[in-house]
This record gives sequence, structure tokens and C-alpha cells, in this order.
Amino acid sequence: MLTTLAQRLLEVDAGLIETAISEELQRGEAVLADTVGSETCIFLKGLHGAERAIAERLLTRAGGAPPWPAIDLDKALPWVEGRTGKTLSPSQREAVRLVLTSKVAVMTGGPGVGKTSTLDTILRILVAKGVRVLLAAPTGRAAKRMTEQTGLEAKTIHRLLEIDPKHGGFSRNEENPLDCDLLVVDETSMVDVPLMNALTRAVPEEAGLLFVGDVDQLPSVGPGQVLADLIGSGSIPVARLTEVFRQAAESRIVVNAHRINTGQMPEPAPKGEDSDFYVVEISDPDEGVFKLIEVVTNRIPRRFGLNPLKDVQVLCPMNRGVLGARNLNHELQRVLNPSPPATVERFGWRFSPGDRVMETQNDYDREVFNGDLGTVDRIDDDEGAVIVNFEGREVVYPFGELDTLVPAFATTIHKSQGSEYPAVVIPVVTQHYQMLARNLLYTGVTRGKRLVVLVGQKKAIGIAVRGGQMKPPWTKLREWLSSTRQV
DNA sequence: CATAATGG
Repeated sequence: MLTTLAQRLLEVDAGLIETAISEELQRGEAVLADTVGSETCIFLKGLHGAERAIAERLLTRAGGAPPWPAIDLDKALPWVEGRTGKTLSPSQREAVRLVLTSKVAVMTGGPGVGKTSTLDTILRILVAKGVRVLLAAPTGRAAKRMTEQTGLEAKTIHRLLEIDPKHGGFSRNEENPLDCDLLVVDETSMVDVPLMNALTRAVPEEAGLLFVGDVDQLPSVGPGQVLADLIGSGSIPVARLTEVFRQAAESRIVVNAHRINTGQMPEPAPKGEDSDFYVVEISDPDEGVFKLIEVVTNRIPRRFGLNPLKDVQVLCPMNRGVLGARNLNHELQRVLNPSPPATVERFGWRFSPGDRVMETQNDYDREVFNGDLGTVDRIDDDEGAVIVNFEGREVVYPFGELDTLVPAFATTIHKSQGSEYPAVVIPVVTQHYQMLARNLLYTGVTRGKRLVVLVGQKKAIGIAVRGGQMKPPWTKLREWLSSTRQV
């Protein structure tokens, strides 16, 4: 893909490009993948230069003291607990202490470990001390959720940095830095090198930085693995939250998420025992489609009383293939909403009352964000619009504006990042070979709150758990951060 | 050979 895209872009021989790329790699400069418009293109740029700049800025700051005065936690913690009515665990308190004494810090942990309440405590203390805090996240939904959870306004990183498409960059930079004492970034695992470069450029040197996220989730699709490198470098203080509060410790979901992370096959509960984690074995993809539909439409509703239209989410490693999100959307729509009273066909999809749908772009006017799930309420022919219900709120989509709406009976694991569902069904077959990886399966499995069902080939699950096809790391951020070559 | 995000 690299070479074909580069070839199309540069109109040169593929062999030449391969040579150029390997030479760049030899020299310690690498290839940077970036996007222009909707096309992913490859540019030969100094990716490592960007990583070095990030490392230098972070190391300079990490060496300094935070801009807020020392905080007496023996007083501050009881004060917060009195207001929230929540008591923090010892590991959460330690995380609060570490973050409040560090100018640059990382807070990481999986779902249910209390990242949110720990962050809330940190923010309450700092805001009460008059510290100017800014909050940001890489996606619109994550920013919206952060706003709801903290009661403070959070923006997408792009909006915070005031993206300026005309000049192809951000208005916020060294010359026009953000006005804050601390910038908190949530869902940092989704931030890639170019965005982190822009972000660190725009943070004033005196200000602190806190990166929150789950390292075990999928890395950014764009270049780099920024959060993993920040943690792996050993040069930045890391608060790791591991104790799981949300689900009982004996939850098979939690146990198996951990097993997947450590390269072990997920283990179903002993036969006959109640569980929240199941594996339905299949021999080939076509049988998989049949069994998956059976699981979603019959077995889960009957055994767990869950509604397949609302509670069950199918999460696929990819869009393509019979067990891809695209095909399963058609199949599930056919079975779950067989004879709707009305139908509108647009952009290759059918929309009917009862359909589960997803918005795929942030719409700040209608307050609907990329990844938000809704249900088609009705089709208004007079108005020429589809009316979609998002969590009790009616949103009107004129027929001509349905291009950002897609059926959501099935979606990709990538798109599910940052969402949770009562039940999750994940097809895993060797057809998904290119995508099979630990963090992909981990991310999918940890989206399920009450029930997870893998419909797959044992061989494919094995490939994923063993790490799939490992790509050589092209990035050097970790090395830049670890090295003593500080400015 | 596949995954995804941003905004006016």
C-alpha cells in the first residue's frame, strides 16, 4: 500500500520508492503517512524530526516543577471526597499525588479502573486552587464525554489548537500559545505524531501536561504510537491504575481481556456455569455469518433477555468480507428489521424506521458526534427527511443530508473505541488476518459491559492473541525520550 | 493489505 500510494502520488517507479524508503530508514529518518483531503497519502518527511521535537519539548518541561503550588493531599482529598461522596482507593490516591507533583505525567489504565474519578479529583483540587486548566481529546465524542464527566468544557484537539485549513496548520503554536497552566489530554492512545507535535508546540513552556489513556487499546491509525512511547521511555512519570472496580473480579470479560493482553487464549467458563464471556467456534466465514445471526437474534435475547436492536453491538475487525461490518449490516438489517413500513435508499444504504444507525461526523449544530448511535424513528415524506432518535432526542436528517449516517447493526472495532455496549459480538476469522492483533481483540472485548461473545475460528483467535503480524516500529519517539541527548 | 481522525 505504501508503495502504490507513493507511486500514484509521485508518479515514479515502485522500486525507486522502496529504495528511497529503506534509505530514509537507514538514515534514521522515516516515512510519514499523512492525509490530504480524504485521501491517505505518503510523504517523505522527517517523521523522526517531529518525534525529536516532541521529545525535546516534553523533556524540557518534565525537568521543571509544576506551575501550581504544592498541595497538601491530607486536606485536599477529604475535601474532594466530602463533595463527591466517593472514596478513592490507595492506588488512585497515589495517582493523584503523582500527577499533582509532576509537570508532565501520564495516567493509564483499562476500563473500570477509575481513571475518570481520579481525574475528576485532580481537576477539582486544581480548579479550586485557581489553576487554569484546559481539556482536550482527539475525537468529538471523547471531548463531549470528558465535558460531561468533569463538568468543565473539553474540546477536540483540532478545535483547541484552532485548525486553520486555509494555511494547512493550526493557529495555536509557539507564537500564539494556549492560555493555561495545565493541559489534560484524554484518549491519548488515539493521538498520532503530527498531532502531538502540533499540540506540544502550542502549550506554553511553563504549563503542565497530563496524558490520560489506555495503552493497551489500539494505537493511532496515523504514524507513531505516542502514548506507548511516552510510557515505555521511562522518562515521564506514569500513574498506572490496574485495580478493576466496575466489574467483579471474577468477571470473565475482565479475566480474558487480561489474558489477551498477556498473549494467552481467552478461556470460557466451565460448561454449565454462568458467564459473561463465550466463544462460539466456527469452521469457515459462511458458517460464521449464520451462527453470528443466530447468536444475535436468538441466543442472546433468549438467554440474557437483551434486545438485539438496542443492546447488542456487533464489532468487526474490518469492513470488508462476509464477516465484515458492511456485509453484516446488510444481513442483520434484513433479519432484525425485515418488513419496515417505509424505506429511503441513499448512498447505497437503506434507512427504515427501527434501524440502528450511527452518525459518522461531528455536527456541533445538531449536537451529534461521530460514533453516536441512534434509531430511525420515522420517515417524514412531506418534510423529505428521516427522523432519528439519539438517546431520546429527535434529530432531523433531510434526505440530501444522509451521507454522514450509516447503519450500525455492525461496526468496526476501531470505530467502537471510546464506546461501551451491554453486549458485544465479535467475529474473528483468518480472513481478518491483516487486522488480527492483541490490542484489537482487547479493545473489542473491553467494549462489552455485561456480555461478550466471540464468533470465530480458534486459529484466528490464536493469531490475534499471539500478536498477529508484527510491524517493525518505524518511530523513534521512545528513543528520543529515553536518550540523554537533552537540550 | 487494512484500520481512522480533524473542521468550515
